[in-house]
Amino acid sequence: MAMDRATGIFVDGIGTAAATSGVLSPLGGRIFGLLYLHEAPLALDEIATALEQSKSNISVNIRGLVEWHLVRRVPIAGSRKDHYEAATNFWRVFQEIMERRFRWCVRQVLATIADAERALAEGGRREASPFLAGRLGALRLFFSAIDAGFGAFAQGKPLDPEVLKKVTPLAAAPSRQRR
Amino acid sequence: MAMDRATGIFVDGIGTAAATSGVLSPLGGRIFGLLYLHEAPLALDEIATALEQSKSNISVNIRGLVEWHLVRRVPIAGSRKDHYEAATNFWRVFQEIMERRFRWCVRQVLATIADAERALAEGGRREASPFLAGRLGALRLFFSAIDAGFGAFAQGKPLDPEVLKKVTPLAAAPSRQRR
DNA sequence: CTGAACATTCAGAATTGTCTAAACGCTCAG
DNA sequence: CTGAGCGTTTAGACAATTCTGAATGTTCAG
Repeated sequence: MAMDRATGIFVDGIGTAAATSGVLSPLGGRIFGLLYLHEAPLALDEIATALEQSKSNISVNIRGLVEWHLVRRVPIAGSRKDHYEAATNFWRVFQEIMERRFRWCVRQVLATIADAERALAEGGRREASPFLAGRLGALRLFFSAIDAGFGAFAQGKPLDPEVLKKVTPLAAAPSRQRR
Repeated sequence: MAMDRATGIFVDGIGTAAATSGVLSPLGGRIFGLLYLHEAPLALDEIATALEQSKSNISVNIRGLVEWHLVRRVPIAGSRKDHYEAATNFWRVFQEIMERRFRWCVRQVLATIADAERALAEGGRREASPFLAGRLGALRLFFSAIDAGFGAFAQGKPLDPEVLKKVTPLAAAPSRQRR
């Protein structure tokens, strides 16, 4: 199973791109690259030999690809092996990534802000520290806007940056002594 | 330098969120969290003791924050120490991240596609493998649209998902035998 | 010029992630 | 029931990150 030259370049390029994507492991990227440029679905061991990796490693890494809907398992008549093919409906994959990676991260921040605000209120220090309350509130506003905006975008609605600009607090006036 | 409870929760929460953000290290996130909830700029060693980390580690990690424009170095009159404060203009930070992290990754994919297409053409196999050429072309279309769309968005123009849907190839008709 | 007060760099320790091969368990043909 | 053909799990080797304390470089007061 030797790849042709163009495929080789593509596979490695996508692999390195994947490394910095925050979504896939480098190997995950290479697997996708290989499948995407292969017309017929490939079996685990074919992928393993093509990428010069152990079968178990492919098995583990391909699971991530399937979860992100970047790769589908397809049954092949007459074979007991699992075969895989790359997804081509990029918009759907993109939605998935927006939703599960990007937005999930935003929600994590929102949850943290809520926790902190609760701690502030419970200590009865909400009024005692208007600065903290203000900062937390400002961040909450911005991240709520992101969450709502990207949620709408994933559902097909246009996204206007004005919304985000509006909830960005103005830079504080320089109030301290500077050199 | 003991943090109050709300700050502690916030710092750790942002730290864990940062870990999955793909932009900051967990420590980077904690540093930002601390600075964001502190009215006065903080010196390196103050940050180090507050977060229970070595000064050198703070020094290294804070550089990333400054590069992302998440944190500013501010001179304090009468002190030779470097002091830092958190940025509050979130929209600007967001732009920066879109541009330098997200879009950079997209361009890397585009560069890879171009390389692969060149290899295909050089080998004179462009016509010999219409499948490869087609796949590369489809991916290029989609990623070009993302690149253009997010570029425009960062400049303040609305982003319509229809553009992305349009360049998504239809799923291939099931042409192979399945179980 | 000298020393004190800084930030940064560096080498190695500790932690974490990635990969392999062997063991395991499942399914199905015979 | 048995064994061959699979995918998955697991333990450990190896590699990469992250962290620390010591060493280094730089700036400034005296």
